[in-house]
Amino acid sequence: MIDPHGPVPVYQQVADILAARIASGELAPHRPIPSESAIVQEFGVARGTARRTVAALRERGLVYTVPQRGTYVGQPES
Amino acid sequence: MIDPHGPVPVYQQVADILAARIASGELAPHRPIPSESAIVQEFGVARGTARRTVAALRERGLVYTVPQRGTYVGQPES
DNA sequence: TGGGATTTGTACGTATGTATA
DNA sequence: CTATACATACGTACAAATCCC
Repeated sequence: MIDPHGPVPVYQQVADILAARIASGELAPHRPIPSESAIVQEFGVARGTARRTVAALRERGLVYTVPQRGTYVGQPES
Repeated sequence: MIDPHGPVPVYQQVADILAARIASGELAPHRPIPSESAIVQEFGVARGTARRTVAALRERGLVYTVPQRGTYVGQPES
């Protein structure tokens, strides 16, 4: 699932997987993506890596984060 | 110098200090800012915090980073 | 009113990899 | 070959805000 020793950073690999779920509609607009803790558990990565993953998705404009609430698919709009 | 318990995050405090040095000309365009290790030593912060400091300056458009080389004042242009 | 669980934010420490000088 | 410097990744801890009972 995740290749820790490949050329692609782990956080990018996880971001790609979540991005695919967003693209497929599995994760719908204004619905929360997995929490950092959930990402840690599902992919077996450290929390710092999970945070970088979410940051990467944010930089791609795929999600937005509400402090102390969660991160959601789409734009802050609404 | 740095207040670890204040409301302003340490990485922002350090970024503010370096931003002031840039504004004053102490750190001139296309000259390197202190390395992560130097920031760690000068301000007594952790490596991760030093990285966040540089990231903050980059987000402000004050510096640009050349991988494996260093971070410099101004824009990548040159 | 209170308390617990959840979630993100910050911070520290450490280790390894890769590229450059 | 060595030193420097950034990139990634792990682990840990506590704080702050929110949510729900």
